[in-house]
Amino acid sequence: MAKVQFYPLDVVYKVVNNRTQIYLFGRTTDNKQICVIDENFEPYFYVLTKQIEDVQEKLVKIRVERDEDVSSVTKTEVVHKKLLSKETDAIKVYTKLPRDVPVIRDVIKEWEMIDSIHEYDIQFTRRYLIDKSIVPSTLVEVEGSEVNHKFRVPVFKADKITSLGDESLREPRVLAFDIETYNPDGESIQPEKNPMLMVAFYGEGLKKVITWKKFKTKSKEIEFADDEAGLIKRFKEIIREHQPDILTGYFSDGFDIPYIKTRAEKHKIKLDLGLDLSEVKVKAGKADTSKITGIVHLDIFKFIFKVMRGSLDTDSYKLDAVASELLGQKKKKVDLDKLAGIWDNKPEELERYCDYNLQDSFLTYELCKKMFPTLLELVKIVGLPIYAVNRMGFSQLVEGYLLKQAQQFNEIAPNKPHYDEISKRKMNTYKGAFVFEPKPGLYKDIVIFDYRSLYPSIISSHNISPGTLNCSCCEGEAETTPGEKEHKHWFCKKIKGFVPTIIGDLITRRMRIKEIIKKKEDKFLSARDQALKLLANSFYGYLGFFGARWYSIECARSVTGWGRFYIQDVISKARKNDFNVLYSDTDSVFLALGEKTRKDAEKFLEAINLGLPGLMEMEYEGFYPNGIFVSAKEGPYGAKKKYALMSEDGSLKIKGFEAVRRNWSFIAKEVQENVLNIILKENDTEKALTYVKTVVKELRNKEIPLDKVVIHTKLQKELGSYDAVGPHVAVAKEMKNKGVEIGIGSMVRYVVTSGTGRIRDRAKIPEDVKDKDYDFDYYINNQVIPSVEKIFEVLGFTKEELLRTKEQRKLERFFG
DNA sequence: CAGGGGCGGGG
DNA sequence: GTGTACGCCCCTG
Repeated sequence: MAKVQFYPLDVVYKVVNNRTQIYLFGRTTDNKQICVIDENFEPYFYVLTKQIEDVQEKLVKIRVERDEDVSSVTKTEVVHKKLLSKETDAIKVYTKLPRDVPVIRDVIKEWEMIDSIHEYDIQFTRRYLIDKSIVPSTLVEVEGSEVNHKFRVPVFKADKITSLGDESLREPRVLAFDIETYNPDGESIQPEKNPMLMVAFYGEGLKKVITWKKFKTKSKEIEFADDEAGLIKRFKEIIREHQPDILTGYFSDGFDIPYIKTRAEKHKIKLDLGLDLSEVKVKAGKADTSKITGIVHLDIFKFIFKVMRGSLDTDSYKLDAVASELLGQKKKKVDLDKLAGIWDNKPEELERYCDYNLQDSFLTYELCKKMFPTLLELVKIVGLPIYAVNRMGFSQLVEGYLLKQAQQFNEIAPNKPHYDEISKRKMNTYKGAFVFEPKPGLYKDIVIFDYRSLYPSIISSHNISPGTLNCSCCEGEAETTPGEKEHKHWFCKKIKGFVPTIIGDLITRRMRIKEIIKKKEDKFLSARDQALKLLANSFYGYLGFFGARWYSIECARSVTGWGRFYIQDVISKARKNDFNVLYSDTDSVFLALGEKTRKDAEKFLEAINLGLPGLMEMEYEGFYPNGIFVSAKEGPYGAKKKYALMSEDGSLKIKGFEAVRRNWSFIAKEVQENVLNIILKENDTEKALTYVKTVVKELRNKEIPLDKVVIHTKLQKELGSYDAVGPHVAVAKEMKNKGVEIGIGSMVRYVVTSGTGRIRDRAKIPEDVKDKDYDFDYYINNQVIPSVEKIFEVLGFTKEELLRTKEQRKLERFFG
C-alpha cells in the first residue's frame, strides 16, 4: 500500500467491464501528472413517498432490459433528510451504473404512490466530488497502489481517498495557444475548406510559432512543418511534451479547437490529446465546448465574458480590447484580410503574421495568469472542476454551490423546472429597485453612502429562503415584506433558512478576508474576496431565475421590497436631518451637505447603522466637492443613472453619459469630456461656454482636423441584407465598389461632407475627403452640441445660446 | 409590447 | 448520457 498526495484538476467517469470508475487527473505534490482511479462510489437518487416499505419492495423488483444490459435497483435505504427545511424520510435508491438512474426514474415517475423523485439528474462526477468532499485543485491524499494502464500518465488505484483541506495548486503549468487560418478576404470562416496556417504557443520556457510555408527568417521562434498535417502533428507533440495542467485559448471553445479538430479529421489524424489517449471532444451547438480528458482546456474568453463582464469597462470582448484593459497591452497590428493573399503570393512577408500569432498567444497566456486566481477561488468555493466553472454563468455557480452545501445541510435538492413550469415562471414579474430621480443641477460637497452588499445582507438578515417563506408557525408574528400590498410574504423567525445560512457564511468570510487585506495586500486573498463577492451578489438573481432549483419569486420580490424599504428609509431620515438628498439608486444615496459638515454626515451614518439588523451595514463611499446631474432626453425630469462627480484628487467619475460612444465622432466625445472637466474642476461656466463656442467656430472655419470628425460604425449584417440604407451602409457599398472586401463585422469609417440632401449621400470614405470638406453644420448640430446640450441646460443655457455668435449677440442687443 | 431571430468571440 | 441548449439586442407583427 502506498500513499500519494495530489491536486485533482479534472474528473471523468467511465464504465469498464460493467463497473463504474471515477478518474481523477491532477498533479502530485512532487510535481508529476497522475491519474487516480476510484471504484468505490455508487450512483443513487431519492424517492419521497408516504408508503416507504411498499415502494422499497417494488423498487428492487424493477428489471429493465436494454440491449444486453439490465437496469435494476441494487439496494435501497431509508434516510432522514430535509426538503426546503421540512423534515422528511426519503428512500435512497442505488443503481449499478449512472446510466441506470434515468432508466429507473422513467419507470417509477408514473407510480401514484410516489410523491416526488429527486437528484436524478446530478452528473455522476459532481455527485462523487460532493459526496467525497473532494474539491478540485485542493490537496487530496490517496491510499492505494499503482496499476498498469496505457495512459500518458501513471495510474494509481485508490482504496481510500481523503481531502486534506484548503491548500490548492496555485501555479499550475499553463500553456496558451492560438491559430491563424487561411481566410480569403470577405469570405466567412470555413474550416471544411480552408487550412490552418500557423499555431503559436506561449508557456513556461516555450515561445514558438509553427507554420508550413517556408520563408527566410532569422527568428528562433519560428518553426516550419512540411504541410498542414505536419503542423497538426507538431501541435499534438508540443502539448504532450510540455505537459500542461491547463491549455488555454481565447474563444478556443468556439474556434481554435473545433477548427483544429475539423482539419485533423480531414487528414485522418487523431486529435488524441487526452491523458487517457482519448480524442478531444468538441460539442457544437448554441454554446460550443471542447474538452480534453486530463488537461484542463480553459477558454479564458468565456470566463471573462461570463463572469468578469460586470467588472470591466470595455464593451467589446475582442482580445485586443480585453487585453488593453486588463493588461495594458495590445495585439500586433497587421491586416488579417491580406494574410491569405500573402500566403499564396508573398510568403517572404509572413513573418509579421507569425509575430502577430505569437503576440496573441502571449496575451492569452497573460490573461489566463491574471484571471486564474479568481477562477480558482470560485472552483474552491463551488467545488466543481476548473473546466466546468470556466464555462458557468452566475446562476449555475450559485446552483453548483447550493448543491454542494445541500449535502452538508442534509437538504434534498428541489428539481429543475420542466418546460411548462419554466413558461409559468417567465410570466411572473416583480418590482425592482428604487431609483430616485435627481433634480438637474450643479451641486457642491456631495457625500455618498451605500449599503454594503445590500441584497446579500437582506437575504441573510431577513432569513429570506424558499424554505422559511410563509411558515405557519410565524404567521401574524413575523413582519411581512414592506411595500407589497398584493403579496403577503414573511419568513420564519425560529428556523434559520438554508439560503440565508449559506449567504451569511459567504458574507462573514468576506468580511474576515477584507480585514486581512486591509493590513496586507495579497493577490490570492483579493481573488477570494472577488469570488465571494461575485457569488454572494448572484443569489438574489438566482432566486428569481426561471431555471433555478431553489427558485422563489416570493423571495426575489422580498429582496427588492426590503431593498426599497431600506433605501427609502435612509432618504427620509436624511431629509429629517436637513441633508439635501440629490440622488439614489438601489443601494446608494447622494447627499449634498449644504450647511452641514462631513462630520455631521459621519454621525448620521453611525446613527443609521445602529438601527440596522443583522449583517446589514451602510458604508461611507466617498466625498465629492463637485457634481452635476442632467435632465432626461425629454422634459425637465432628471435622468436616472446619468451624472458626473469630481473627487478630491480631481479625478472625474462619469456615469451614463452613454450618448457619446463608438458611433460618435471623436470631437463630440472630446468636447463633452472637456466641458465636464472645466465645469467640475475649474467651476468656470463662462470658460466652458467659451470653449464650446471656440470649437463651434473652429468647425465652421474647418480648423478641426479631419480625423476628429470621422465616425466609426460596425456593419451588423451582410451588405445586401440592409433594408434601411444608413450613412455607414452607403459608405460600405462605396468601399465594396472600390474593391475593398467588406462584410459583417467590418468597421466602416466615414465623414459627413458638405452639401444638401440626405446624410447618406454625403457620407464619404475619409481618405476621399479633400480640404476638410466636412459638413460643419452637421458636426455642430448633430454631434458637438447634443453631447453637451444637457450639461449646459443645467447651467441655465439653452442650445440656442451655445450657438450664438458675437455678431448675433450684438444684433440682439441692437434690436433689443 | 411580446416574441422570434441572430449575434457574440475567432480568421 | 444522472442528455440539452447562454443571454442580450434588434427587428417585426
